[in-house]
Amino acid sequence: MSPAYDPKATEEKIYKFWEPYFAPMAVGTTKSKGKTYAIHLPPPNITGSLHMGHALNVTLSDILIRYHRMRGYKTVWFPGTDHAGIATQNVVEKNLKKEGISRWDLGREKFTKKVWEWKEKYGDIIIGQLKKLGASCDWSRTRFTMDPAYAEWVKKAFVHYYERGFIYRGKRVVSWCPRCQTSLSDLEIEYKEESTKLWYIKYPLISNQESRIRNQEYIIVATTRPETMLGDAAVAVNPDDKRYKNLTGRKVVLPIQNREIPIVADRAVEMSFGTGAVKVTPAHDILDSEIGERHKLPQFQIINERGKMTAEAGKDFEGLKTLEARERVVAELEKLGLIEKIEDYKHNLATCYRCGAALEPLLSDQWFLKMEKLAEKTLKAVKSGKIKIIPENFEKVLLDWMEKVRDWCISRQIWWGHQLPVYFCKNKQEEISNFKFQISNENSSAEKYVVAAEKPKQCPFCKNCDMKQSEDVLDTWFSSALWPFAGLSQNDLKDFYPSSVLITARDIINLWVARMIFSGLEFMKEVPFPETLIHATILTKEGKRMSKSLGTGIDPLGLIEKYGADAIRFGIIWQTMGTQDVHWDEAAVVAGRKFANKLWNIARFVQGQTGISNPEFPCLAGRQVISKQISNSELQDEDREILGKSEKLKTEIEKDIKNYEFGPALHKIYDFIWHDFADQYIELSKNRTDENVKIILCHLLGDSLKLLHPFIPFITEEIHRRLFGNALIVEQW
RNA sequence: GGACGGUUAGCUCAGCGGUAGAGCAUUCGCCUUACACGCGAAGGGUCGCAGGUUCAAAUCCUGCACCGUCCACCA
Repeated sequence: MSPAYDPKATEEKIYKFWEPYFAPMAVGTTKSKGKTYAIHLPPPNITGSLHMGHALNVTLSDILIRYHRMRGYKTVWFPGTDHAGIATQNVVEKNLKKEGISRWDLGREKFTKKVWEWKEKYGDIIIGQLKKLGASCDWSRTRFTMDPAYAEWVKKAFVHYYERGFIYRGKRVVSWCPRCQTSLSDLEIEYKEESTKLWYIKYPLISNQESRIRNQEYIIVATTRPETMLGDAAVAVNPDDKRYKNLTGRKVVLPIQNREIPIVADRAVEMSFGTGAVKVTPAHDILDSEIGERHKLPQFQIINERGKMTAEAGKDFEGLKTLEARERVVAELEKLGLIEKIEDYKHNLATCYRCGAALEPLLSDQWFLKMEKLAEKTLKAVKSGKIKIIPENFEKVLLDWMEKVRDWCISRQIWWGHQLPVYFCKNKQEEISNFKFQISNENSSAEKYVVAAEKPKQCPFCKNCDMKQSEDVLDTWFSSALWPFAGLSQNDLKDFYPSSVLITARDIINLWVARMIFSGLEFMKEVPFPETLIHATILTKEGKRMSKSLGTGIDPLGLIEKYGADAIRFGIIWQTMGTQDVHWDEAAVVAGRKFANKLWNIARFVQGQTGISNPEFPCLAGRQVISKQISNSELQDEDREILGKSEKLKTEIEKDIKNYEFGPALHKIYDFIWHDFADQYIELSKNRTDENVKIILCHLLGDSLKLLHPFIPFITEEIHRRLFGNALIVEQW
């Protein structure tokens, strides 16, 4: 053994050695006989490579997997990747853009083929990266959220919901990304603070007696989007607002459009904001569409799916971008003397969480999943303790959202994803469409369609058309929600559903965890996992979010290259004390590398002392020494002390792992090995020659390797192999 | 606007009722035959601020300040 530990000479070799042991099997004892332990890897998006957040997640999961495997559980870690709809589509689009090609140039079929090529490439890269980190996943069970078997489940789920009346189609105002050309769910919106103006606009009141005669009276509304006034259908005030009490029911003239619109009373209006009077644009604002529904207001679609003004906006505005229209509207109003004032204003602009474009609330046909009953189930499971969220305070995040959850818009107008199992009749379309403008050619609610897992052989409506499958795809999270069971074999479901624990980051508690819970309850009649561990978020040293686009990300693989995988795992866990966010500090990785080296040299010392002459595998000399009995009659105080400490440490580590206290556990092992074992006992042992001390040294090292193996698997395996000859990964804990 | 968390050595963090700790960095000795990715020693903190509870507070309570994360249909 050379004096310095070299991870590069070890890791790849050791990983190959391990692979046969990743399949579920029960090793050793009778104690845990029949017990199973399973974790599902949160499937990384195939958009690129892994980041520190993945490294943390993978390390935590691997600790639990390796620990339970050693304890004799039939253990499995299910890996896989996620097709990640919009995210992946955008990455591929950006890539194509470099060649000057858009997805429209290619067309749907060719484009999705490109995405599949991307998937093959990056899916493999991601799996390679997971292996580098030492993840002991069962690769024979790797899944992708668009595998055929998985896709079957997705269709089955959709049909299941539809048949129970949970899925409906509706024309609603949804958040629309004009760049991605698709709808988004509430959770896919990212708010960014923006400095803008608040325009106070005077809407002339029509007097009671002389209709349409303008007088000096106005009602003033405040808005951040003056261009949407072209689509106003009313002005709303709060019914309790004394200022406007006697105006309710009267009408105003909508400037520019010269349309008479009513003043309505609605509780959604906040009296304290602006003037307390709000313009209502039912087709371009979600809140306004609800007010519109309550007061039966018409919807004027003045902006199209590309963020440009429609004919409905008026001749002067048609074809303009919204911001251009804004300037023109303001100029026009100023000319008319209808701008009361303009204030500086900061508000949160809704943007696309994938491409960052400002969202446009837009009226369109979409598919929704009714959340009421599903939310009820989820709440019950969480409140009753069937699912525990750790740490507990994150339970509130889930409950809060679930308690006021809105129906989930599950359709997306992109190309990459699971197409809806909906088939349209090509011939039967009824002619009722309230809106001239249509988002997609499936727009007419009067179309005839069938929801079915397979395309019907014969169209049930016209009896002779070749039915056309919906072009929409499902929200990527619809399929991720099925991850704990979709695509699993019957046997695996029997053995490993529910899984043991879900380990994930806090930012997808609602996006993913909540949806897995109700999906599990709905399709498997049981919660998908009894515990959810919400781990820390790794931030930069300055406390900023790690992000590729900001250039603040740290590449785990670069660190592995520099320090070795064990050192990275050590560094991550060393810093992850609770669930408090981590301000990344490479110094902890340095500590990890030093510690690995220390351990290596302890092994070298023990090897020398115990006369293990042939360090190369297979070497049974160590095995022989360690199997010898310690002579109790010859025990010295120092022996008793160190053996006692080692025993106590083992108990503490078991407790820590059970409580998911990985950081504190690692610190304890570190302290014991460095300060008790090496600094004290090894130094004392140098003055002794008795047989006992050799056996004890072997025992201490053997036990230390076991305790450490889940945390830093490569070096512990390598040492164990060299000194004791057998596989540590399946050594009984 | 709401919720949650943080504020302890130069940096990143433990400690969470009883005389301030770790890693990294710094200084001074040591290549002492397991390890210089090391060994031995040293310096460095009125534990965010202001009150309160207590024999005793970094640790409990209240208020404030600053930082961070998440949630939110105030136009």
